[in-house]
Amino acid sequence: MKTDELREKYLAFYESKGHSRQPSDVLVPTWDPSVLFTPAGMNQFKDHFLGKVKLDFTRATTCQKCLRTGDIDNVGRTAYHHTFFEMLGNFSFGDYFKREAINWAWEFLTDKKWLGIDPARLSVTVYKDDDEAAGIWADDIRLPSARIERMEEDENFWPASAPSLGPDGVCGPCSEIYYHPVDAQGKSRESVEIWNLVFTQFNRVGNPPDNLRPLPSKNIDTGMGLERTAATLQGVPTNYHIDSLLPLVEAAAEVCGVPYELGSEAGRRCRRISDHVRACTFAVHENVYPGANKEKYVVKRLLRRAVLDGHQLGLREPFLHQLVPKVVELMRSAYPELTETIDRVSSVIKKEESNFFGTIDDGLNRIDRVFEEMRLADRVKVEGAVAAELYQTYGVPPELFEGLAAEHNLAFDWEGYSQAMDEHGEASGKLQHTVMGAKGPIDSLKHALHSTEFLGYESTTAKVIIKGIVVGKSPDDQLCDRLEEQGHAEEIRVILDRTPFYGESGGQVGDTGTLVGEDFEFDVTDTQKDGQLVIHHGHLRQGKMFEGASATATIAIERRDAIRRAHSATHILHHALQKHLGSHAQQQGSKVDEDWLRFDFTNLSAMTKEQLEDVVEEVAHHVAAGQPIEGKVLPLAQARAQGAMMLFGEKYPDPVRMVSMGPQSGDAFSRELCGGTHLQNTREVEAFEILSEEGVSAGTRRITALTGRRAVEHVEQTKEALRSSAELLGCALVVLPTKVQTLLEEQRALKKLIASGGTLEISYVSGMSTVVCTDEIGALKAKAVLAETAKLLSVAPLAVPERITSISNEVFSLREKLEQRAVAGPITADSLLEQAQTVGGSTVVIAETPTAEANLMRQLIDQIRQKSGSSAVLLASSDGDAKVTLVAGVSKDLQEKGAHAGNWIRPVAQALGGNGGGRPDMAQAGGKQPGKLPEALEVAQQTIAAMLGA
RNA sequence: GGGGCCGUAGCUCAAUUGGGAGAGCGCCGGCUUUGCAAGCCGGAGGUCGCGGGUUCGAGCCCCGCCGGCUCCA
Repeated sequence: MKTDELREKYLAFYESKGHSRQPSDVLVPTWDPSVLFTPAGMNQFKDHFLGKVKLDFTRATTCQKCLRTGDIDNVGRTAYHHTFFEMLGNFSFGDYFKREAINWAWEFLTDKKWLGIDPARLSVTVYKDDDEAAGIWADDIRLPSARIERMEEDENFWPASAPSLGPDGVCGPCSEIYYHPVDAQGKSRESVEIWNLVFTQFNRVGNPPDNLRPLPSKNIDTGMGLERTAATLQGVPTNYHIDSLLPLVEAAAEVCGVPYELGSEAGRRCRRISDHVRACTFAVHENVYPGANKEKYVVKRLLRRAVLDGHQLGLREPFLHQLVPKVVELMRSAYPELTETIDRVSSVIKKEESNFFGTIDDGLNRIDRVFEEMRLADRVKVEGAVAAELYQTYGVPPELFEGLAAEHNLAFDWEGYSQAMDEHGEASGKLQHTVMGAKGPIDSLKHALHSTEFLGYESTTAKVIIKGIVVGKSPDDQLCDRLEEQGHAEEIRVILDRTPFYGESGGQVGDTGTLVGEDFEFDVTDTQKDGQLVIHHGHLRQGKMFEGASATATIAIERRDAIRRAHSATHILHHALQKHLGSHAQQQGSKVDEDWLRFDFTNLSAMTKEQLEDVVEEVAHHVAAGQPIEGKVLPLAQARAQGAMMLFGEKYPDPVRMVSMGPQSGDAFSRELCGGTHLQNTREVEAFEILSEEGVSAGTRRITALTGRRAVEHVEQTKEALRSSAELLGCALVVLPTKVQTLLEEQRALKKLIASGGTLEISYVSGMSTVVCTDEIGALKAKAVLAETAKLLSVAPLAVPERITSISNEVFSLREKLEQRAVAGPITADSLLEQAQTVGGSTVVIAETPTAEANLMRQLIDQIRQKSGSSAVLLASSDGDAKVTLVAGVSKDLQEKGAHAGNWIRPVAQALGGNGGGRPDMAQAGGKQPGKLPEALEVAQQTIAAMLGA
């Protein structure tokens, strides 16, 4: 039986048993913060199981694409491990229980009309205390007791070992169905678990004994591995040989230029490549690009493992991307949407591949260096810690390291490596897992209320009733029926029957405002959402509030208006990006605050200036056009049909709210599914200004922008910064960048002159001025000019004037110094040599060089040494009245006589209240008391005399 | 979210407890050679990512920021 056929039969079978066939949830569920990837079919029904949402159906069946990396090391080695796989499942939410679950599973497996598996090949396990399940297998199914095995809680309980080890929350026994295959010769092979039926019937509370309380509403959650079951039905030795995978494995072998064999090392690599490329294709399809964090990082690691396998097979060029069309071809009947993104997915994978091949090259160099060091140190085993460090810092794959070590007859310390990696994991901190079904006061409210009615689309104030008051910080928070104390340190959380307050979601921040009752006043400082409940955070300001009290809830309207401006502008921006960059420029994340928005989207490279201008113009156009904005609730399918933008990983309710913008309802330029609060007309955005466009991770860019009053203010600030900058330099606004360029060149030239001992002969016209700029330029131009200038100065745009002031000041003082030097006349080696004395037969120069810098003094010493050969020179220069710089140099022959520049200069500097030192031939020092220079020079005289033995 | 590394000439990278900014390749000029490859000699090219601090003195130490790489969760 073909895999596609099996999938369809399963879903059809459970539909015939009254189940609602639901589509696979996305692979990367961004709606669920507790997991990075969908790990099982039940994931999308978590809230259904917990009774937190209203149920449209009580039986469901799905084929769910899943990704797990827990057993990643086994992929390719064993017959049944995958990272990416599909799981068939049927679910009951307080509807049927064990009897139906078991009978239907058996019917589906053995009935000729469905799978028609020989019942003699099947056996089951049940949890040791689950007499109910064992009884059904024995009595209903008439399975011989030899084929019903009772197992411990570590095997047949979900979560594993939950009764004794926890966690608290929903749990239950399970029953697994095994298939016992035989090979061509009729010999039995290892049995394989094909189906797991989970009976969630308990709520675990604390440690044993008596810690399992029956749930009022019992659930069924089953999972049948699609690939495994297909493999048993097709009688192939591994999942990778089923009809929907073997062609991919063979394609991988072909691309790698090796023959595909089941038992070879190359065969294992081809299976691994197949698995990983399938996972990467689905993830990238859902806009999850390889990156440095979370799910992006997992994708990157999967991709790199596959590429490394290719590298070990001798490939040196990107190859993985060539397999994407094959993946799509094999999966398209179940996931036709994959065909739309083949090119994008391929190019993303190819780019990351080339990247990694580069990393491997770097790695090879580093490994060579390590081998060289080991050879010198005469060591024969690569230390695990060294390998781990190289991996952590530069991404040098340990497998590569091991392979090369073997070529050099060196051993590799895998144990030390794993240990070092564990320590690294420890040091990097762990993610705390949220426990499913853990009960808090909010959860019990959720069961009672399910949802808070949201009134905020139409109103900003409403009469409401207080349904719950939660005090304290989790986990020891508690529900109160009244609250009298004011000035609580911890925020109070209040739940209402209905509310105009928007709870933070979809990137839009929560509302603030007040709840005013007959004799109390409560400040709402933030509003959050928990499931369908809106939670008002804040503090009681006055009076007493109690459950059941009525109040008037009023949001801060001005703030809400500013948020609406930013949110509507976000939709327009999204549209503009897609129009000018392409349809790949999809939202990756978004934050909407008061007249401020941050929008992350997919784009491989930085936006060009032209693209930015186009986008700004596009947004401005829609704002100026004053087009109506409309939000309406409609069936999901209808929204989809109208072309509403749907985001991957986002869970949309049905019916759904669609926000459209455009000249008229049938002619919208933007249609997004969005629960946020919006303007009524695009004109109300007032103004839109992009603050920045930057990279946030590979393949993702971030735009930060302002709307309304803040945008206008920003334009003013930009103009003001530009104007004052131009005034500082006395130039017209538009020529500021060139003027700054000149200023920087002058600064550089002056620094060079100072260092080389030159005097002022250049004459740039610049410096401070008091010219008032009167020319006017447009906002866009002003921004561009200021940005260009800011880039030259490497500062933020608004910091440009400050930076110009500081550079101008420096230029001014450099010029002053050079002018002084010009007045004092040049200092030359010859003039210093004229002051030379002979100490113990050697030429010694001790002199003041008033305007010289340390670098110039060194040059002079070199020149003297060149001219006179054997010499000892110490120069001093006082800079103002606070600092003295000293440099000393001793030629080689005098060093042999006992002179040492460092030792010479130190006592001199100490006499000036400073210190110094250096090498035998050249030393530098400084002091803080220029007034003591005469005494210090005397010290210099005595010290060198002593050194030269005179 | 957390750990590590990197940013120095056009490129690849050095620079001992903090003490004079370097090498190789490339570039320009000259010499050698019938010509080419090459060789020899000479030269240009640097805000040591940006800003602040410590110090007599910072490429090096400390803090912040920007950019890039990498691992863990």
